[in-house]
Amino acid sequence: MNYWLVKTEPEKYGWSHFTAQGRAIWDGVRNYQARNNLAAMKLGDQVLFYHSVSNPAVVGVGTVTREAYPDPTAPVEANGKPTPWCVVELEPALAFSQPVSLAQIKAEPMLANMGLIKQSRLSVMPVKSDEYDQILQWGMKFKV
DNA sequence: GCCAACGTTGGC
DNA sequence: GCCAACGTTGGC
Repeated sequence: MNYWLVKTEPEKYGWSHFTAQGRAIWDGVRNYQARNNLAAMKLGDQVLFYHSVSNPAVVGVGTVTREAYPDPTAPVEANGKPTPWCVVELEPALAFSQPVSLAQIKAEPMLANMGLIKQSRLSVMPVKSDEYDQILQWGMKFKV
């Protein structure tokens, strides 16, 4: 089991869209590093769902329900070469009772090496299991 | 709205 | 192959 984090702008496609549809095709990734991460996702992997830009925070968890296949929104080839872009399919697994803010993540020394902080522009990245556990624990706390 | 980080493009 | 210009992302 592997853990990941995907970013999305909630105004364009947020958690509410995701849960309303019950499924998402994670398309439109056009960065090689992000693409390689998508391609490495396996069925059942857990994916932190992160809202960027306004109120940056992890808001829930999705499960990989289909492994990488060619991105239908990408051209089949460019400059005579097949295009490398791919998508995965995700389903909502867990809605956080409390969003885990970027500020909270930054304030925790254990999470200081997360790609989210180190490589702020990458949109699909791996997460270590202990990092995932910590964020899940925060996210599933009951409100007081 | 501003700006830093950084990926991509294109001239040479 | 280098590097400047430019575009995009995303935090603040």
